Amino acid sequence: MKKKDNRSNKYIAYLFRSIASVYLIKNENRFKIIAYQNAADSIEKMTQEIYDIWRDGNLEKVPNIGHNLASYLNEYFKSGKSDHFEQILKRIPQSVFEFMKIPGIGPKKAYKLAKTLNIIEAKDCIEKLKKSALKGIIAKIPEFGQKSQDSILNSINLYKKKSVLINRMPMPYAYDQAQLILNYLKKNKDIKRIDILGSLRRKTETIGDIDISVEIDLKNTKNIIDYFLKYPKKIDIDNSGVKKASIIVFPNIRIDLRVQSKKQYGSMLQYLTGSKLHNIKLREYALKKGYSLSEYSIKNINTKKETFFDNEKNFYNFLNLQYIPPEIREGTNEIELAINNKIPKLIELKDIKGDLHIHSNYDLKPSHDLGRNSYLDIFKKANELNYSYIGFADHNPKITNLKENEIIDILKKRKDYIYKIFDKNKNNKVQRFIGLEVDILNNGNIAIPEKAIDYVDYLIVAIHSLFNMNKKDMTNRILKALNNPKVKILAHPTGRLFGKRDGYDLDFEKIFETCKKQKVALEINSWPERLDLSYDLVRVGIQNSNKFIINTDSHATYHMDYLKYGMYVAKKAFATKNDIINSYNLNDFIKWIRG
DNA sequence: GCCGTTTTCGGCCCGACTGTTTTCAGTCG
Repeated sequence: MKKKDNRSNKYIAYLFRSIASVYLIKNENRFKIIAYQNAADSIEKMTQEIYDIWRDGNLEKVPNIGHNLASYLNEYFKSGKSDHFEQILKRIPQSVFEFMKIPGIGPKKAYKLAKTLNIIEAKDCIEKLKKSALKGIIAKIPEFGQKSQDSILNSINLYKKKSVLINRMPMPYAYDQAQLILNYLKKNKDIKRIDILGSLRRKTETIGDIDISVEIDLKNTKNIIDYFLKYPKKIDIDNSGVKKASIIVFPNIRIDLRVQSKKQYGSMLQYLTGSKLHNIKLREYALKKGYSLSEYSIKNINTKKETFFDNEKNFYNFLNLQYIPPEIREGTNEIELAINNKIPKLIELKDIKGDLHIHSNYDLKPSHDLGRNSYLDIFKKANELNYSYIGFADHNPKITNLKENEIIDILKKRKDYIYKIFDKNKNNKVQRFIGLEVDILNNGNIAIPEKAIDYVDYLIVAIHSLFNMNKKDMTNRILKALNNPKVKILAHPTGRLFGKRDGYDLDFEKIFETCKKQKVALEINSWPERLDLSYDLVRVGIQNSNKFIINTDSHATYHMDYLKYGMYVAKKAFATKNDIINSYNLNDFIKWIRG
């Protein structure tokens, strides 16, 4: 178990960052330090396990991993350790790496504290540091002072609280939090415009902190910052200056605010939206064209002439780039596409014409939970959402409690019932389909008798048990289930739940191939804690010509509004209408579901 | 230590805030 952890992307990234820190402390060449940090960034962002890539002999194809790092990693994966890495890490006390986990303490301060206070071992080092602070020893260390000591104490307390909470929140949760501060800021009449920026604007699946910018007259800066710092939910102020401020709100969410005038607001939007990697690549691209970018302007390096932008579109166009939507600014290949005017028209919420994964309260003695609303309630909601079609996808009847003929009977009665209640709504513009979400059993069979399938229009299959199978067995289990011709959708393909359960490992090359062959759509599940499949895998699927469907997995009608979250995932994956089955008009949709 | 539309050598994104040694290093995004 431990061995496997030491091969994970997360651990390797941590290892590289630790080495970068040692080099920083030892005043090594700063570009060497950056190289290790860049390698860590790359590994952290990858979908595939770096260990698997090594096994396939492709290490040097990973961005920011060159000949040297590849050879060290080769030794590390082969023998379980690397002399090179160990020699470097041995050069400083282990406590340093623990101290650096405390906000505001970086490599140099951590090293200075460890050395001066003679705290060497990792064990209990934070407690020892706290004791030194309480005794007032830290304030007497050169380059530290009373304020540093207070700040360290404060940070230790925050760090301890945070360590028992989830570090990143699901994007929909951050979205709600952001609405609260937005409502507060809107009450200030001197704020002319408010934008949510950063990862929340890019709609990444989990969010670390919330970034906000406001457009104001700069003469009001101090008042606005003060107003922000008085936000009632604030539990701490992280920093505040003349251009930005950061507060911590309950329960430990950091909110950053930037202020800017209209004249430079476009540059600010672009800068604060990120991602960091997108901005670095954009700035490198601009440098080659003779421009230096900042959050204030674009500066001509030769003439020193500055150009200002009040909107982002002009900012990108000035650099001869197509406008790049925030959702895809992740530093993959969006800049290359924008140079060649090749950024596709991405999917929008208004393109969505139906939702095919909705649970009702119709009691078919299901294997898992019922929904809370009736078919008619769901139907009414679909009308409100202007959908053209909709699918009822209750869980299959529980096979351990029921005989085969009982299950067939239940599904027949359900079909009759749905036909009966919708007869009087014949002229309605929403077309309904009868679906069923069926468990994939441990052996890959699906949890419904063959004869019962006649009573549904389509099947959704999903894993709901034995999540800890190994990659090969789990892949085969799912592949087997996909072979039934009535199976049209593979729901929440990895089974992940943010903060609760990592997804199971699958061989997606095989899953994608079989889904394509069987014309099965992979689901993008919009449930806030799932957002499954993840956008990077959806993108791989799209490049492989797979089709996807954005569903809500609703268990109550108000859940049907969550579809936007799945749509964001699709958008981040560069999805167009062509890639998303439930953007098809009714006729094309029927062709697919019957095909 | 990485990387390549000017380059296999010579570059490597840009700026805010804090505390302290009051001019700048350290940290962060």
